[in-house]
This record gives sequence, C-alpha cells and structure tokens, in this order.
Amino acid sequence: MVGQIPQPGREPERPPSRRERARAATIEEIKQTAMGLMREQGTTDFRFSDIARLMGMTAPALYRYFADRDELLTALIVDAYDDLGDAVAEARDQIPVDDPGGRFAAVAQSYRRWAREEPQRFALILGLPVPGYHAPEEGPTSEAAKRAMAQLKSLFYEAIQAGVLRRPMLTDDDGSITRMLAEHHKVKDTPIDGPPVPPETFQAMLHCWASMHGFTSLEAYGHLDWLPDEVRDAVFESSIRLVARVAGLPEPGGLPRLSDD
Amino acid sequence: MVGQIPQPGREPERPPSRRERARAATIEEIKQTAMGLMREQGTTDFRFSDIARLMGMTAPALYRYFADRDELLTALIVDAYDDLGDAVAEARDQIPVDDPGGRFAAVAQSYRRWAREEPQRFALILGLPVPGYHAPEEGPTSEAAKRAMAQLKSLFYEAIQAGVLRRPMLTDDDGSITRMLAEHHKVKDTPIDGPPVPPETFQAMLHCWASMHGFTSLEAYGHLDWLPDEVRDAVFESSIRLVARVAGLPEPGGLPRLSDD
DNA sequence: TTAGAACTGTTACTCGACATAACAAACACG
DNA sequence: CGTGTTTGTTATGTCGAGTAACAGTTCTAA
Repeated sequence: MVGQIPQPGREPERPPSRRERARAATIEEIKQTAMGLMREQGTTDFRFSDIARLMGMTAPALYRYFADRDELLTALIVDAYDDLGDAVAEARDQIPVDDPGGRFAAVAQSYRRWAREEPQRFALILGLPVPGYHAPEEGPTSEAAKRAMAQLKSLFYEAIQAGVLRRPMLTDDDGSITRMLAEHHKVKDTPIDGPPVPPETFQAMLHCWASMHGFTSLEAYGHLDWLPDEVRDAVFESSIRLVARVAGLPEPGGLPRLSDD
Repeated sequence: MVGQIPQPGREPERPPSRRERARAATIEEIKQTAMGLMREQGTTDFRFSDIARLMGMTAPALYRYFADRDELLTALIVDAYDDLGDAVAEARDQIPVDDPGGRFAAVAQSYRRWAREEPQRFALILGLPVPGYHAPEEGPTSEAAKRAMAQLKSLFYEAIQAGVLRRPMLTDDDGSITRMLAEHHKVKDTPIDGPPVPPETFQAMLHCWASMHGFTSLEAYGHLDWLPDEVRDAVFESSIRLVARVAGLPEPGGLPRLSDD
C-alpha cells in the first residue's frame, strides 16, 4: 500500500484517527467503485480514470492510495478470497455439526450463490490470471483454492469424528494418494497438511469440489444460460446430493433452498 | 473480415489465387503469433504492436487483415471452439461405438488434455468474457458449451440405442427437466434439441460435463498446482470413472492413459 | 496560537498502444 | 504496358497509465 500511515507499535492502542478513518473510507470507496465497474461491464477490467470520475476525483489522486493497477487488483483479489470464504463458512455454520451432509450442501449452495452474484470476482480468484496482472512475490495465487479445500476438508474431518462418514465410492487405484498423504509433511500450507483423512476421502473431497466448481463456473460465466432457471437449480441440487452420497456423506437433514436473485 | 476478397460465386470454382493464398497464410501467421503471445504471457491478452514486431511488420499493417482487436479475438475464439471440438471428437472416435464408457473417458481425457495444453484458449471460450471484447451480434458466445453438450448427448444417445445405458443415479426430483424436455421445441439450437433422452440421462450428462469441467478448469488455471502430477492424474481418472458409472454408462473397455506433456 | 510536516488533491506532462489517414511500392490482369 | 487493387509504410489523433510539480488542508508539537 502506498503512503500508508506508519503503525506506531505492533498494535494501534489509539483508535484510528480522523485521517486514518477518512483514508480507510476512501480506499473502501475505490474498491467498491472498481467492483461496480467490473460488474457493470461484466469483466475483470476497469479504468483508473473511470473510477476517479465516478468518485468525483481526478485519476492521479488514486495513486495516493494504490501504487498502480496491480496493487488495486491485488487488494480486490484478497477481498474476494475473504468474502467467498466468509460466505461459505457462514452458510456452513448455520447447519448443525452433526449433519455433515447438510453442511456440505450449504457450502455448495453458498459457493454457487456467491459465484452467480459476483461472477467477475469469482473469475478474479478462480479463473485465469487477469491480463496485465502479475501476482506479488509469493502472492496469494490460488490461495482461494487451498482455502476452499481446507474448509471442505474440515467438513469431512468432522464427519469422520462423528463416525458418520461411509466409505466413498472412489478408490485410490494406484496408491499415489496414499503415498502423497504419507509424506504430507513435504507439502506445507496446503490442504494435504492438517488433520488426517483416508485417501479415498481425500479423493472424494476433490471430486466434490470439482463437481460443484464445474457447474458453478459454467453457470457464472453464462455457459448454461440456455437452461431454464428452475432446471439449473434442480440439476445443481441433484448433483450436489449425488456427489455427497458417493463421497460417503450422510443424506442432508434439512436442505435449505437456494433463493433466486 | 476486412478487405476480404469477394467470392465470385457461392463456391470458388477456381483454386485460390496466389494472392489469396498469401493472404490466408498471413492471417494464419497473425493468429499463430497472437496465440504464441498469449501462451508466453499466460493471459488472454496481446498487443497488436507485439504481433507486428514478431512478424517483422508495423502495427497498422495488421489492420489490413483484422478491423480491430475484437475481430482478431473473435477469430481466435472461433478457432478455439473448432480445435477443442475436433480434439474431443477425434479422441472419442478412436474408441469403438459399442464402448460408450470408453468413449466418454476418451472425451474427458482429451478435454482435460486440451485445456492443459492451451489454458488461455480454454479460458477464451469457457471462461469469463475477455476484457474489452464484445461478442459480435448473436455471436458464438457459449457456443462451445452447447457444442460440447451436444457431443456428450450424442454419446449418451448411442448408448441408449445400443441398449447399454443403465438407469442413472440421478432423479428428476421436481419434474422441471421432464417439463423442459417436453417443450424442447421452444429452445432451438441447444442440446435440448436433437435426439430424445430421458430426463435422468439429461441430468446425468450435465453432471458428467460439470464434473470433468470443474477439475479441468481448476487444473488449467493452476489451482491444483499443489497436487503432485500423478495424484492429479489418478484423481481425474477415478472421478471420470465414477461419474460415468453414476450416469449409467457401462465400465469402459480399454481406457487410454493420459500421457504426460 | 502558530510553524512546520504530512497528507491529499490538482494540473501539466510523458509514454505507450489502438486506430485512422495519406501515401508508396508491388502485384494482377486487361 | 498501363490501370486498379492489394499491402505495406510513415504520420497523426486519441486515450489511458503513470509521474512530476505544485497547492490547499490537516495534524501535531513547540
């Protein structure tokens, strides 16, 4: 971040000053305006000059807050990570822990809902890197992916703990997953790390995620527009139930409907 | 296309003249150069000036062949549609018709292979619309999607004809798909049109496609880089076998391995 | 209270890319 | 061989990113 107000200590004992609040508000407004433009134009692109115009400023003023387009883009990507993660976690946690099938369904539905509502931000984090953007060193590239997987993993882990996870309909045919999980200490900071799950379950998690992501991204990018809404809803819900079943999750208790937007 | 040589009749009786061949070759070189730049930079973006420089020309010369960036982009998109479709069809047709499970596996593997080899072109047709690009009127937006579905559908139709399609593990819970297929005449030029399939099978086709697309796009965009190659291969193949099974397709006969690239 | 520093905005400017205009050379074809 | 078409060039206009120099405002501390 550019021109950031230096932190006095490690934690700011003082509440944010008037200036700091104004600055934070401006930063937030810039990001919101950029997201509005993205939404309006249906792409992950935006012009600094447009943001400035909409905010009643001149373009160079924005450089007081973001060094360049990349830095703003990075901020938007980080926010998108957090928002998607929060949305999914919140949906999941509204279902009791003893209903892992329901929790998975909630995760899938909120994933889909978020992507439908914010296709551009979805593309930002789970699509091809945007033109001109180069991730900062060791940046959060594919961070969302790992985080999403980790969330999914915790869900399956709960099911194992509760003893309600049946054997998935997938097998580790060539033993490569078993081997990988056995040496998981080599791959830190990924879903491979963390609480242990059987190889078939790891495979099942990936299968669940890939299935829900496939439908979700096709739909978010408009490639299923030829299908009536109610058919899309029905197919998605049915698919989710199916992958949950083949993954060994128990049937969901109460399945919240995905409301239209 | 700009400055196109007018067709004398409906079909050119005369073999293409020297000039026409030179022009076609230049157009092809422009597209190849653009794709090379996209691949090199890992994005769907390119600069006219870069293309010209690599071709030993000046930028304005390119406008003799494409009116603007959009027109070149459109051509690249159309080509990508065709290439993916051809790759998938070719892979499928190397498996005998009486092995629909094998044919589906071949389709899935070639889909994945193509996306891995050409992630930018994959994003071009199955990702979010490219910044700045506006599809021509009634353009081929999501054409690939419909075509892919149609191919998948023909595959299932063959299985039905051969009488080897079992009942899928999916059900048309609320009847919306049944209703849609009953009035399919309303939705021309989509996979809904064409040879009839039971609603559960339609659902199963979408499920198959979404599953393979989900894994494929996550991988193509680098979101599965934290997984070792052999694990990715194993998980994909296993998932494909699973979705084929739950879709009612018989076990594949000989499953061709996906060679490393 | 007030001087100075920090912050936040402005206008003026450079640079690079898309795109068009005007022109020149090469080519096809009567 | 001469004329019109094609394909390239250079010169130019426009627009957006990003920088420089400067001005007004706000915070802070003597």
